[in-house]
Amino acid sequence: MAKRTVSIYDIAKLAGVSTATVSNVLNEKGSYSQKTRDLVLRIAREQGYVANFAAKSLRESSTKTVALLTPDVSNDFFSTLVLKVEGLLRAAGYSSYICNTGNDDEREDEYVRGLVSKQVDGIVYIGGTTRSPIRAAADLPVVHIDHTGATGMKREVYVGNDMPQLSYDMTATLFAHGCKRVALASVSASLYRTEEHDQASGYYRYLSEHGVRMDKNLVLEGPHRQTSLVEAAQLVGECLDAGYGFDGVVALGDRVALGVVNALKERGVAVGTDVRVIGMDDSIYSRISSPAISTVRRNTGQLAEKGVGALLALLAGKEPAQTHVVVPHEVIERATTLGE
Amino acid sequence: MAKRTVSIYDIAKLAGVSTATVSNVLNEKGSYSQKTRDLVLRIAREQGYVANFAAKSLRESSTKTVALLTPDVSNDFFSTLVLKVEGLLRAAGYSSYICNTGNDDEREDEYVRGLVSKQVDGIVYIGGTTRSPIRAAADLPVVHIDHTGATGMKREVYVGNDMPQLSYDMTATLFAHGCKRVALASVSASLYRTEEHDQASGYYRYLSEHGVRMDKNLVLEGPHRQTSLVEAAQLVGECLDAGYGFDGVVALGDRVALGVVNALKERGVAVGTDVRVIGMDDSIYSRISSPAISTVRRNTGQLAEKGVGALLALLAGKEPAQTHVVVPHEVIERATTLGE
DNA sequence: TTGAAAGCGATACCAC
DNA sequence: GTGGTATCGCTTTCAA
Repeated sequence: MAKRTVSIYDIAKLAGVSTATVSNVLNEKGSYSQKTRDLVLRIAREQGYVANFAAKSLRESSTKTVALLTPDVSNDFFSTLVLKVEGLLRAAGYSSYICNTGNDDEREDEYVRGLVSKQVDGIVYIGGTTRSPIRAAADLPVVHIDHTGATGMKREVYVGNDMPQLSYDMTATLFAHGCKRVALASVSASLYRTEEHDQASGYYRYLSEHGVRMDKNLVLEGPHRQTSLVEAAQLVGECLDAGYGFDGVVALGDRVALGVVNALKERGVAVGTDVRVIGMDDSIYSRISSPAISTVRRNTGQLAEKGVGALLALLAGKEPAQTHVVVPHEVIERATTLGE
Repeated sequence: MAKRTVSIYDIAKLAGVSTATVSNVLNEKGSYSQKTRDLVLRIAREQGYVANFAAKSLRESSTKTVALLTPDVSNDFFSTLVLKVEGLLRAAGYSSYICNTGNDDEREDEYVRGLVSKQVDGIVYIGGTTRSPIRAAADLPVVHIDHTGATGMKREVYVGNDMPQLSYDMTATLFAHGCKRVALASVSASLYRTEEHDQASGYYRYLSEHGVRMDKNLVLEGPHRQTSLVEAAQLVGECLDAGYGFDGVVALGDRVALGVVNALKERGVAVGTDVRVIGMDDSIYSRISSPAISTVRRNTGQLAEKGVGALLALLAGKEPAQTHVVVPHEVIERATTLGE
């Protein structure tokens, strides 16, 4: 019974009209009589006709497909963005390829090569810092959401938070609570994050603007050889063992923050009063923790909306309103800074 | 400078050969002299030739593309599977579409319709319980990973854990620690899970096999109107307030388990000794918690491997070794059952 | 309102 | 070893 796939040609024959007419009816283009319309549609339905997108794409050189390139979908921050971006794109009639680059330039390169071959209409980078050079090859519309590493192309838009300001605000929050010695904790998550420098720069700026002497011993940076959680806990442990005290921690990432909180709890430190901690991303990690961790909401909803909006504009051949969109962030204070 | 995309025809012209020869060289098929080979390849490289997959697909009616249908990629269990499945498929030369069904039959239906039109070579369901009828329409190879809801088709394979046995083992673990009154906690996560009945059935079976009277008051099921965490905490609270005691909890999901643990901690119950708790999935939730939550590892690596293996077999036109693959699970005991 | 036919880019059969 | 050409399914002029 498995009859070959039914084409526009089959329908034309059955309806006694030409393929041109069938195409017109199916796409609601051109003109045709009500009668032919009904006939064609009925037959199409009866035959279970499904347009062959490969043919359509070939003809129109547009696939209604875009690619989502992210370091690792299993990271909750990225997967949330992927979910939202995919949803918005679907609503606009686009399908999404999912590509896990591992933040590896070479792998990204292979992906992009294949995607260009598969004729994607556009690319969305979600997180990471890849810097694949081939990107320049195709002049596809490209949108970067929370992603650094692109080289100057024509049709691209950057969407993200103001990371320097974000770490500045984190630092300010702690000082506002009376902290005097604030540490910076990060596992060099270059694997998942925008450039380390950019991220931390607000911390340094705050210190210098407020005449606070920067203490190198309070800058805790791990190589990210283990999970952020474990590594962060270790860094805190080492710091304390070395005799360097602090009463506040700016943790670049909620996972890091959770590691810090756990390490402090283990040593009997009263988190939220003796030492205040703030993380970033408003992820499940900060919400699950007890005490609940203060954090910074980065607004994935807006990141996705602005990103997709820009991409759709590019795809429509329009000039996007801005090439650099900054999405506002928001400090969420919880127990680790409020105490209790 | 933006020259139109270069085709096989351009190369043929530049090399002074026919498109047939170019195609042969590029695909390492047929025969050609070393000389033409080098010439063609050089020109192709110089011109930055990229095969047009739309054309190739149209001709060969194969897109080297599959679709991943999952309720929600932002769920960490699913996103982990998506990551692994995508990786394995990529290694085999396939691209993956990502589709978030929201576990909604109707939306799934729309997806599948579109995917068939886009000529995907196969479909992988990852989690959920969708039961879209259209699936029967196309006779694509389909693999179900941790997914129930399919109707009998020819070319499909199921890969998953033995869920009834899994909940049986969870229950057994608690009784082995001396628990006498074991509750069952679940938020009817039909949104994310295989059929509730299947999942919980091991709990009931254990009880009946061991002559333990089933107490309805200890079956805590929420409607999943809130996050699992909150809802689970509430269910536990209500149960205790109503005066029904228990010394063990089988939680269908780590999120549920975490909610249970939190609720118990808040009431000053010694989790791991007074009341033992076991969750399921070996997710971040169970590992983050303190006390660490005992759980069941479902083996996402094998789920992905078996699933992709089966799909590749189907795609190659082979008969898969089995149509129902069961991946072993493993109880991981941590503080909430071991105590301290 | 309708249709004939060209063409999108690649493959492969079959001559030469 | 190499090339002409039909073909995949669809859209789109241009005539009728």
